Amino acid sequence: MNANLESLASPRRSDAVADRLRGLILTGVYAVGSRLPNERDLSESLAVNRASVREALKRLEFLELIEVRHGQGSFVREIRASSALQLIEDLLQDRRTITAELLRQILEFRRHMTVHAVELAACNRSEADVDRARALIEREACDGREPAVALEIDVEMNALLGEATGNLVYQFLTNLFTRLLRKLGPLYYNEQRDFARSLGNHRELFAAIEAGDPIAAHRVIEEMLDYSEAAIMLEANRLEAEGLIGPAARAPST
Amino acid sequence: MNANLESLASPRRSDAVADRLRGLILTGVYAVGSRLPNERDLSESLAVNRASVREALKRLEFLELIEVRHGQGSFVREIRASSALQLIEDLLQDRRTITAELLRQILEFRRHMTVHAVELAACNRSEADVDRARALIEREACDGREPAVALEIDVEMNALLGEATGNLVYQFLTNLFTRLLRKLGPLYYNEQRDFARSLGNHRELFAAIEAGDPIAAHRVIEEMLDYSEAAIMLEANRLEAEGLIGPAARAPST
DNA sequence: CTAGTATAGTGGTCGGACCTCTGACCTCAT
DNA sequence: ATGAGGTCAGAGGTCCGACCACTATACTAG
Repeated sequence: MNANLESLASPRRSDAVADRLRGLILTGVYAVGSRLPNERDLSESLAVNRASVREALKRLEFLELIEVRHGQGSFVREIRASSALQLIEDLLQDRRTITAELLRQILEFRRHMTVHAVELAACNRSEADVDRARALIEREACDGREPAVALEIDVEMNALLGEATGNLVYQFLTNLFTRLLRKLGPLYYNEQRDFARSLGNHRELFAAIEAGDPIAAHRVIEEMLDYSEAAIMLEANRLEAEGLIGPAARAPST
Repeated sequence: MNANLESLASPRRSDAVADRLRGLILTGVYAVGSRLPNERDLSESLAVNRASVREALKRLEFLELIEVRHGQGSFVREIRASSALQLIEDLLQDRRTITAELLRQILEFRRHMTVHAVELAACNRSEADVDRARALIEREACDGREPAVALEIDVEMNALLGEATGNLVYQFLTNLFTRLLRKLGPLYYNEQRDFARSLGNHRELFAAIEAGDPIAAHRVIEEMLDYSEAAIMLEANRLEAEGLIGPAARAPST
């Protein structure tokens, strides 16, 4: 535990403080229902100004991880009582709060959300959406063998899917998963990736959406999700078995 | 409306400032891509300290309504680029940002999310969940004719549904909709409500979930959603036609 | 004309003062 | 004893004014 590294981790002090406190809360160091140290003590022990601590606490309050009560203090809330979906992003940020079961739950939701999103996209996509998707797929056909490019294209495709639904709620959700993909993607976009399969799936999905055929789109996306989920869960189970993720995770041996 | 009530609404300055700026952004007074006044000017024109302005801006940044760039300023983001689902709560807070179309989109998502949630609940509910639901329904049978009680029971039922899914993501989502229900429910929980129908539906849904029968649960919840959505959209279309909600909404005549 | 440098404007941090709210304790008249 | 009211400590909320760090721009020297 090097305090220097942590303080340099994030350009903004308040973000660094928020990350630190978030970790302490999510890993149970600060138990549910307990009171955090007061702002003055926190600012002293973290060696930052109280304003930075306050901004950090604000962020945790926004995530509904804590409840700040005037005159009393800040209290740790039950995470399951939160309504901040972005929390899953935070949970995936610490090795100790990632579990295979959590991933399974996230993927379970993603599946249903994505299936419905592509159906909506097939019904509501605009001509502009179609053109953009076509350009993306052409680019994939050219440079898609490069993992970094493939990831970037998947990210763009995901974002485009959200827009094409014509539903703001689905757009928010796909935006969230797009960000997760961008952040976690590098973990499994490697040279072993099946480039031809991915390109083929994209083309099929595109064709279905362009044709306005939600049934076909549904069929294709299910196949894509089967493949994606299997790959992720395989890796997750392996990591958990090796103790690299989960409540008692230790650093990788490198 | 009543200025006194508003001034008491937000005990915290930073929240009041955030609400004000949020309104200005969502109604387009501050256009997408434009730069907000700098923090010093904002604090002067709003007659609050710069720290309060900063905390407000932080909140808007969490909601991904603005992007704060060190050395440059704060810029309004495209709302559709956000991934903060809680934004729908903010959108429903200002008469001018509520539209029948937005409600339709929200209900479209709620339907699919809820259907899947009850299916999961039917598969994963614990005995404790069953007991709590049974108690709720008994209470509804007794006092459910009172609109305030009926709303409270629906709220509890909704929260319970989220827990019963056994999926953290669905729990976050149901928590969000539970909060929306609690806030907006009073609008259409009135004496005209069909008490017997509601109680009957709850009993059917409960029976299906207790029996672990996702198919039956699916059927019941669809019926409930049909009814609920029809009522909401009828009201929404009426309000929009009368110009009480929507981009050019005016205060009700009363 | 280019490269490097001042500078102004913006957000980021600081510290230290004071206000307001809450809960616990204390006092005192009943 | 008991309850109403006052007092006080400790918590978050707000304020002020100063300074630091980053960015874009304009300017200057080569």
